Amino acid sequence: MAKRDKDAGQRGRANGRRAGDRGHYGRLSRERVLATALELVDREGLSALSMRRVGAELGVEAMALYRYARSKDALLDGLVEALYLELEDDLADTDATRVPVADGPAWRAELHRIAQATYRVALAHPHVVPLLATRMLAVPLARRPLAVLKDHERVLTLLEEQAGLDEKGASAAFRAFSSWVLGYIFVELRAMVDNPEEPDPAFRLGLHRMPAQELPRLRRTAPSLAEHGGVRGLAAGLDALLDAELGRP
Amino acid sequence: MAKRDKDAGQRGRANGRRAGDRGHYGRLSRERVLATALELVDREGLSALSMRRVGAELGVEAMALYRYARSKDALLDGLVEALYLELEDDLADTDATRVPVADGPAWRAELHRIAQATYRVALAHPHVVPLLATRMLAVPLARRPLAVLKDHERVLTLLEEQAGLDEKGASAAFRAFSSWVLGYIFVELRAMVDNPEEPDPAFRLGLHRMPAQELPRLRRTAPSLAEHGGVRGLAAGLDALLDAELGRP
DNA sequence: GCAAAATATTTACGATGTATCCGTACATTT
DNA sequence: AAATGTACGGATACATCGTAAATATTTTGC
Repeated sequence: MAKRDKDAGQRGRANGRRAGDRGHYGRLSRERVLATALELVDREGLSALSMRRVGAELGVEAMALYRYARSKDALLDGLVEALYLELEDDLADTDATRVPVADGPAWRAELHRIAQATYRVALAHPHVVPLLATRMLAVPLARRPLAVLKDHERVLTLLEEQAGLDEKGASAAFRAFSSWVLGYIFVELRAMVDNPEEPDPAFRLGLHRMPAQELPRLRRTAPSLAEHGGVRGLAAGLDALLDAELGRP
Repeated sequence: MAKRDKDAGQRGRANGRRAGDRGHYGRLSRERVLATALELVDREGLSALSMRRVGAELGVEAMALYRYARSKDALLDGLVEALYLELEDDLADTDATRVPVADGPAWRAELHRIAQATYRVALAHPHVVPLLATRMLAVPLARRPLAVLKDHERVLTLLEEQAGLDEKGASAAFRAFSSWVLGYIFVELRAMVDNPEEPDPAFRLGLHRMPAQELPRLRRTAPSLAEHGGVRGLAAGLDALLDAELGRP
């Protein structure tokens, strides 16, 4: 893709912008469009994302975006891509906080590092996370953004090359890894608080709305349920799954 | 559309239906609306779901639906509810195929039964599954459909009452259980096939679209990755997680 | 049979995704 | 420097969407 602009050579010189008068910010670009869309979604949620809105944010008509995303769905895929690009950065950053990693082989630690980076990036953009479900169901593997595929490749390589699994085993482990990380993130992001103002925990959770007769346990346990498992919980489950998938460390 | 007959006479006693000519089926009801919406989504996907469309399907104007769902979002929540109601039925059905359950305490088998029933119901309505992510992020616990909460209650009760966990422990186990089941279903539903017509597996997956240089492993492993883990995989991971969360059986 | 309540229709509005056509400013060639 | 091709963004238009408000119709209770 992106194969037509032959020159691309410098196009306005350096920055002497002055086109139409629309752009205090110079020309559009896929990066600029995606960054703006991501910002908007982070700020106001997925439902605020419309072509016109993103256009406005960029000082441009909605139709101008179609040069950089062939449809709104493509824009959504772009958001997913942006997320995975951020993940790549995060992983390249060697300083990235690496939290509680049980000892064991290097590939295991690396899987934890990936899982935790994914967790961090996802929590940083909660409104984008639903797209991880939606778009992955809509877009077949081979058509997913490159950044997504590179992430898959990275995990697969660890499993096949370093953990020494064969194709079958690596596939199973890969599925388990993805399922756990994704599911964990979703559950962590589920809305729990009903009324953030309220100081009393029970009211904050809106427990008074739940029929006490039928849901005694849930009512009692809800406050504890509302807490986050954090990276600890993520790591614990991952270890459990890896142990089962490949034998203990 | 269809607005000609003014007569509309009385619309039938008992069942001698004959109203307007809209309703071969009598009055609207929440159940009818949800069932129709679910059918439509199963048949044509989430994007085909619009108030007007559901209305048309029922021989009714779009606005008529608003008596049974206060907004489109509420309708979506209704679909989630419908899914969980089906799950309840499935679980009540003692004949429901209970597949490979490791031996161990009864509550463990029961958790497997719930997981597998959830899996079955979800795979039966793949287009609805994204809503499990979307709506759960949008609707706080206390406002979720009763059927959803009853499912939570059921799992929690098993963990606290039968497995003997305290609140903290049960919460952690509950989160692990939900994460795994949900994540597993999502990964299982991810689109893999690019071109269903194609007989050759590699082409069917559209592997020729993926850059070979950067993704050698993924290309090689994709066919195996495209296979389903099925209930076996679901059960295996669940056992691993439960072992870790409560000690081996 | 009739008033009251429940249910469905009409009409209307603003927002959305996107197809199509048009202008314009720059890059390259002459 | 003038001409020209082309990438880029704007303008306009349309079908569809969710839904508020007012209206019409049917059902129900007495």
